[in-house]
Amino acid sequence: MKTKPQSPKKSRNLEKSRKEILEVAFMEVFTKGFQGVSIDDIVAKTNLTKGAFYHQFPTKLDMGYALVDEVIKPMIIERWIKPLESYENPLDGILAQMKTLIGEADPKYLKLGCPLNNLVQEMSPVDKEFHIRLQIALNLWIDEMDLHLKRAKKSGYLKPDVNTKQVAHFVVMAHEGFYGMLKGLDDPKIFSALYASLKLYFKSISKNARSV
Amino acid sequence: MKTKPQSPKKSRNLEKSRKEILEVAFMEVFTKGFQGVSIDDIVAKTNLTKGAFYHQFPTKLDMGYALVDEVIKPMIIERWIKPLESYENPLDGILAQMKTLIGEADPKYLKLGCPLNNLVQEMSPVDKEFHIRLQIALNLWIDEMDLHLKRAKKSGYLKPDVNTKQVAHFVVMAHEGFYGMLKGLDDPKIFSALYASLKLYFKSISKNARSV
DNA sequence: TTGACAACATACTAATTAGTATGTAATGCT
DNA sequence: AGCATTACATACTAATTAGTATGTTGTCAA
Repeated sequence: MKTKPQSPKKSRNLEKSRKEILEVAFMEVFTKGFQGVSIDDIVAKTNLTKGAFYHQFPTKLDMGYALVDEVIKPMIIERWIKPLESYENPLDGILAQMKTLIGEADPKYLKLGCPLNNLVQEMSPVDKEFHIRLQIALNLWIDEMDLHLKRAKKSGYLKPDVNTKQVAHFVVMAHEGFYGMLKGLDDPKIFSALYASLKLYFKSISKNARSV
Repeated sequence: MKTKPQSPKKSRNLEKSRKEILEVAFMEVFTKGFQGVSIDDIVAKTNLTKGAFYHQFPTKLDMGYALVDEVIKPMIIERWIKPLESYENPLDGILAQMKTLIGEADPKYLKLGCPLNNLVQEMSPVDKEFHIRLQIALNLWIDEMDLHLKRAKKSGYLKPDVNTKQVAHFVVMAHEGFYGMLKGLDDPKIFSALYASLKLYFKSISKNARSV
């Protein structure tokens, strides 16, 4: 057996440290907001120190940008886009994913809202670069959603006159809105109410009332 | 002519000072977020000083609570509920108000989002008392919206099997969602897209396709 | 008119914070 | 093996911050 290409145990690993910091930072920002979190808070929950932090990120804002690009964007794809591929009718997939990831989510996490939406609401007006990164993430979500809706249209699940991009905007808006409402109100029953209304909307743009 | 009940000019006025502080604080929090604003920031934009601030509010959080109760709640009623009274079909009123207050709003302000939603997203998980106050404000909005929807149902504008409370939740969710999306994305055209989708939803719960 | 209190103003403090300066040891290349 | 460099650790700083302590003056009732 030859020596493994990547050394298996080393006490210093730039990538691994970056991931560790970002993972902790994600949860801290998720719970307290970007402006409510201190770098000392973050490194304290890490096996690393401030030196490691500033070796990775020039400033706190740069860490925030990395959060968007390296944590949140992949998370959107993984949680909201990829799962749609296995549904013949993407509209079914969208509703099913919302039911799973929002409707059946641990209330403890639901109270924290949506990581992307939280940052959009808090940081978009505060920092321009933040706004740009968040905008890119949002548009990624919308564009990928649009592709699935185009597929739905092609497969005959949507009425032919439906503007898929327009629907994509509404659907992503609904995701954010659902999270926001469930964060503000405490009643888990509210998801069912919102869900039922969204289903009605889907029905009104679907070709066959049979499906959805 | 008798003497006026309230003395016209006095250099010290508890109520007036409170309003002055809250007005400035509202804009500061609206632009920078609650955690992003300092009390020094606020009093600097006022004709008063820190002494006046802490004479009114025991802590920064208490000022935040006052913002919700004394500024934001009345604003919701004034901007989103009261105007509906003059519409025979409340659904028309809801759409018209959204067009006026969101679709035709100054982009400068649109970028700042919705004062209530901003605080919900930022402060709900951070402070329990904040969460309670914001929850009350949200439920006020929903309940008042529900009353108008009940009126719509009674007047025959809604299908008889429509759950008005459920619709009220969806409508308020849409308000917050619209604001959130327009804050995150920069394209003003997006309002039209969201608006068109909401209109479709309204159509699907309306009795006569003629209206709305 | 005059106190007494309310409505502020001013000056200060202790804690927190982002960021820096500098030191040190692990790693990898030759 | 040795050495340069990277990947951190430690200690510090200057600025900001919420909150306090105390002083001052306008207001109003008697």
